[in-house]
Amino acid sequence: MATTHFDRTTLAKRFHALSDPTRLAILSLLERGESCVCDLQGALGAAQSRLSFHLRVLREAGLVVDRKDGRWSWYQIVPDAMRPLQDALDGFVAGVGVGAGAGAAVPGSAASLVGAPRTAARATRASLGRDLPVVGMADATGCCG
Amino acid sequence: MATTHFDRTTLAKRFHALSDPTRLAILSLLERGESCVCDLQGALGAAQSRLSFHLRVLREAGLVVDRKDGRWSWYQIVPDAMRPLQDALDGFVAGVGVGAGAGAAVPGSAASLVGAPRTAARATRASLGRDLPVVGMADATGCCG
DNA sequence: TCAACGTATCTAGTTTTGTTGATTTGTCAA
DNA sequence: TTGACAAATCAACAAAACTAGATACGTTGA
Repeated sequence: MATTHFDRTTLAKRFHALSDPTRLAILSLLERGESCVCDLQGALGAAQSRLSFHLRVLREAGLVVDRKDGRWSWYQIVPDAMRPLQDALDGFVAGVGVGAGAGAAVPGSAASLVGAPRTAARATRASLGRDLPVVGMADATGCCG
Repeated sequence: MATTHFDRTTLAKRFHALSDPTRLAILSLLERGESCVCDLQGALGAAQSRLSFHLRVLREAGLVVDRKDGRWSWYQIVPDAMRPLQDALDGFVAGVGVGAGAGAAVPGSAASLVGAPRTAARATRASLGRDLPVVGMADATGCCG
């Protein structure tokens, strides 16, 4: 629990690493297991320096690790690095419809506006977000209370 | 199943919407339920136009919806929009250690390099990624095979 | 030792993002 | 009406991200 706390900057950095189609493609390939750069290059048809750039972004975000073997570099996904992201998403999903509402002034019909809260909510609840500095909101003394 | 397929561009766009601390803070606030812009503004202490900008990014990514009520705008998370992201992450996590390996040339010891594949892998397997155009890789005829 | 190879890094140019302050639009209440 | 307010949009700028080409570096095999 304690170590699962991630500041938003770290979280944002990891999400950013996922915010590019090329990097998603890389991860998609790595899903199947470790892969060397040259294979990724062949599969993606991307320029070498470009691929190297994206691998660095993923690496610096902690989403993948590399291992040198002779003249090759092998990359692999770090599952644990994905978990805080999953937790954050779980929180965003699970929280909807549960809270007391912002101002409780007008809401009401809003609940049915978007896809009704699925009962199939994830088992894993968020460990993040809930304990982040979410100031105010509680007493609904905002502008439109 | 069929509708769960998301091209990488859409997926990347949504992840990008999550790649900013301010936007994560917004979503964290919206976790508790619908909220009006002014309340978010008060809670985050962000300039109005800045908040509006970030809300637009979230809105255009489909992660939130807005609802006008008089002179106020109320924002709410769209849970369904998070699901493809969760699925993608699930795939990245679940896939590790399962695949046959890229080239099967050197791997082997690599499996223990990073956090060993948790048995507590998510129930929900990815519906994305697996069916994306992941070319090559299968026959391991790469540079370093 | 040397050439070829796989990768990382550097450079420069372009594009995208994020911030700020000003303006605009629509709504409400006096 | 008119003025105050909530929020979106615009314009201008700075910072960050992405790409491509060139180059540097370590490894390998001849």
